[in-house]
Amino acid sequence: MEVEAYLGERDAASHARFGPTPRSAIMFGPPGRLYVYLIYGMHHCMNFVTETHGTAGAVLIRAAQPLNEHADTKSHSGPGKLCAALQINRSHNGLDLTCAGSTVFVVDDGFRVRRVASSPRIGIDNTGFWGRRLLRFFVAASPAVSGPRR
DNA sequence: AGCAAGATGGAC
DNA sequence: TCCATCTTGCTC
Repeated sequence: MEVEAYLGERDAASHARFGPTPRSAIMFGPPGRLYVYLIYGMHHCMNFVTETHGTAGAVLIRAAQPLNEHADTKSHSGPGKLCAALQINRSHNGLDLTCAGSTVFVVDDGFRVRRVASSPRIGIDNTGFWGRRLLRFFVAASPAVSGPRR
């Protein structure tokens, strides 16, 4: 399990940095919704909207451990690969993750995390303040982690 | 209207 | 190290 936090308008690396635009508007809405965008013209990335209505904030889901034992963890590690594996695309943007009727929703499966590690976010210019913040978090013992464990 | 950059991933 | 591929939002 691997995620990254994007802290809204003040975060120079967040899509919310320009304020509410057509693309980022979903991040300024109520929490518990899915924010999906296309990156580099070919990959999708998905985020969970986290802050209260009116304040932007989201968590990028970078990797997840598939419960299906036949599924390959590597194909679920990396934000683009995870969306490809789960067939998430922009048609899922704005989906209510708190509703069991949604095609994608969040539940508590009872798993309890032991140790969480952190690092700078991947793909962010690390010469600046926001590129150095430790806003990437991953379950230390999880095999579903993309990139360096530092 | 034009343009540069981008929260990536896979090939060389 | 390079590049496919196209959307976004800024600048002129």
